[in-house]
Amino acid sequence: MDNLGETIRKLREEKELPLRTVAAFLDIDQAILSKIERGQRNATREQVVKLAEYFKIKESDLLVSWLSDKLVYEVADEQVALKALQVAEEKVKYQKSKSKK
Amino acid sequence: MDNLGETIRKLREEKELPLRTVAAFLDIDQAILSKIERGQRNATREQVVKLAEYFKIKESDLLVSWLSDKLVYEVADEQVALKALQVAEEKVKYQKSKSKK
DNA sequence: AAGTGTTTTGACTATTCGTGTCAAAAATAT
DNA sequence: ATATTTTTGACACGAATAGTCAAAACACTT
Repeated sequence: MDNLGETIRKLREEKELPLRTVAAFLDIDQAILSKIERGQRNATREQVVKLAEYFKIKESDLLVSWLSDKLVYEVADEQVALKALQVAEEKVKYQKSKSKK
Repeated sequence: MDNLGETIRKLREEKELPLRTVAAFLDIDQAILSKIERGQRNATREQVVKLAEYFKIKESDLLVSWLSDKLVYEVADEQVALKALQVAEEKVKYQKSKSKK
């Protein structure tokens, strides 16, 4: 179940790059990147896009990891988490079908 | 596809209550309630709980409406919205199965 | 049309939260 | 032991959120 942090940590370690290097590319302090990799901080959308570019992986895949992480975070501690996600899905599907018209 | 705003507006109008009355119970200005009912503002969790109590409906049902609204809002404009919701679902299911142990 | 009650709007304020820096401590590798 | 890298936590700042207030718009009745 790949969350963003684990994914980019693996990629970075495979290439044996220090946090410093990747953080520089993202133009943030390495401390933040460290926290992102360990799930203590959320990345911004921009950072995700840059990370996909940096590691040359599919942007939409990384965006899915990132967005789903945020969603999980949002429903955390809620009894009705699962139900809410399912209802949200239906709402999105409904909106789509409407906008298509 | 009931979102929170529509739901509580219906309930309030059925009982022919002015915004003022319900807002007083929630301890907020009626302006906010007006905006919540029309989806211009998000309710807080506390307000949702109080609304369920006030209208004597199942708290968890209203929480689902509210939470799913927030989720939809969060994925709005994202190409991968649906996919992210599905992945989030799996992540939540996985967490559950893990915590049960 | 005037008058009353209700709802909506928008400008403004306060508080909370997100995003970041920095420097020191802890861990890892040489 | 020293270098390098990573983690931690205190802090700053800007943006987003949650709210008030008063006026405008709307809907009824009479």
